[in-house]
Amino acid sequence: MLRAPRGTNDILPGAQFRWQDSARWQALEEAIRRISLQYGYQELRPPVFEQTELFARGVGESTDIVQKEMFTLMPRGGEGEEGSTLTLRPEFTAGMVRAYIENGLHNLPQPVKVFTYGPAFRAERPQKGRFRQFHQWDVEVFGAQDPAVDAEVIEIGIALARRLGLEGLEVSLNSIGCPACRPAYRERLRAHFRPYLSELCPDCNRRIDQNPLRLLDCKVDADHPAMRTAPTTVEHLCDECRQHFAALQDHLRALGIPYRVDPKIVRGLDYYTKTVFEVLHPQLGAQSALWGGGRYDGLVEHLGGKPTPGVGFAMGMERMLMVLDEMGIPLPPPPRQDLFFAALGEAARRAALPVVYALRRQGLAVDLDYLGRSLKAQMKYAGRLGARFVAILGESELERGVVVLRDMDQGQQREVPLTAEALAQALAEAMRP
RNA sequence: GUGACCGUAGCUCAGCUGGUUAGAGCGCCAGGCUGUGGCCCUGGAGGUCAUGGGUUCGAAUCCCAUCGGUCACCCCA
Repeated sequence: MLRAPRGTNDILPGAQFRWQDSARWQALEEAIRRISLQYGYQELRPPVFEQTELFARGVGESTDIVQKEMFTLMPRGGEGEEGSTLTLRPEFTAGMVRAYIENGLHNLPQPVKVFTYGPAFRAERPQKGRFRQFHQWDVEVFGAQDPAVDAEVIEIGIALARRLGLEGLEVSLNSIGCPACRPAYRERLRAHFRPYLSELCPDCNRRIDQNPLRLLDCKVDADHPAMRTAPTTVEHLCDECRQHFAALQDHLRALGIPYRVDPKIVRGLDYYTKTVFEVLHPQLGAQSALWGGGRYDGLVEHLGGKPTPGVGFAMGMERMLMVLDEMGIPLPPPPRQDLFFAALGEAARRAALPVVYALRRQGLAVDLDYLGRSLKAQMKYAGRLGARFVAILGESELERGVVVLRDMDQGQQREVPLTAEALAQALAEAMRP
């Protein structure tokens, strides 16, 4: 049997599918759109694939994502054609930045606040909360260095979670400095760890040259004595970065968002400067980060744009839906069917069809039976659909030009003339509180 | 890429130390109620017991391999 590719998921109709229920996805997407627009963010949809080079340069050559997790497409099925391959996006920021530069969005009113959501792809081994195709809500702000903006992008995620009814989030925060202070810090880290290299894991030995900050979040050597005595980023920030970090914390306190400073979070993407953060929920298992992000003041320039500060985050939609499901938190249900038209027999159905379509053209959610089933079966089906009313049209009603209109919630029914106008009016009356 | 555990109806699972035609609940379809949903009762459809090989008189059950899944490591949303 043909199966969905490893690490992908079907989004299906039906509450029994838990976090894969398409109604729950629609509710989350709706919440995302609403809160984004409410906070002044506009939608920017970049393509799902980009030139490979964008991710190599934007995410960072030394990252795991670029080195071993990208789905790179073979152009026209052929090998070769070096240098111009396409890659399914492994994250959103690089494409958002590319679109900002390419379309001259620095000419828009500043700062430029954009959001998007959709699938991203990483060739990882799947496990709970981690997939090869996964979905993110992405938020980015270009052109503002004010730490109040860092606070805003942290707050908007919290606000969404709160609006959905999710409690128990843990915000971790750190500052990893900027080109002014990080080089000196990096050297200090190298000097600190170099005497212990023989005792550290192979990855750390590699990282000390390429990206010494990553030594700090190494799980293998977490208990090594050198880790506890390691210099922290926040102790070595330049004045500007220190002030920025302090101001951000002031804002978070003012917003009533509890957080803790965690010197160990450095993030796996190369482009971050100053602020980095993650938001965790303990219910989730090993992949406990619901979302994460930070500031990337050098990235726009690095990708060929004018020097432009930026800050943003990406939230894992599967992870959000899984936590909501495990916490038993309901989401707004989709609108129910207004009317199910139960026509008995061929003549009745011929008479019913024009009425059904007329009601649909008026915008009512109306459905009918196509399997020629008994009234009982049609009633049962209408009940499963959650239809608010059922219109019953049998021989005797057809002769008299009426339908029996049954209120499925109240269990009451009455006769109504067999016209779209009469039915629409009867439904409007009955649904008025 | 590494490790552990697991593959029996659409779903959740039972099937004892190998022993006739492989079961249940839910779901689906139909009937009980020849025109009225939810509750109840009855019946039906639906399975190459993941696949291939081996051991055996006999394998869903034991062994091996392959494929797939889950969880964890690494890393991340």
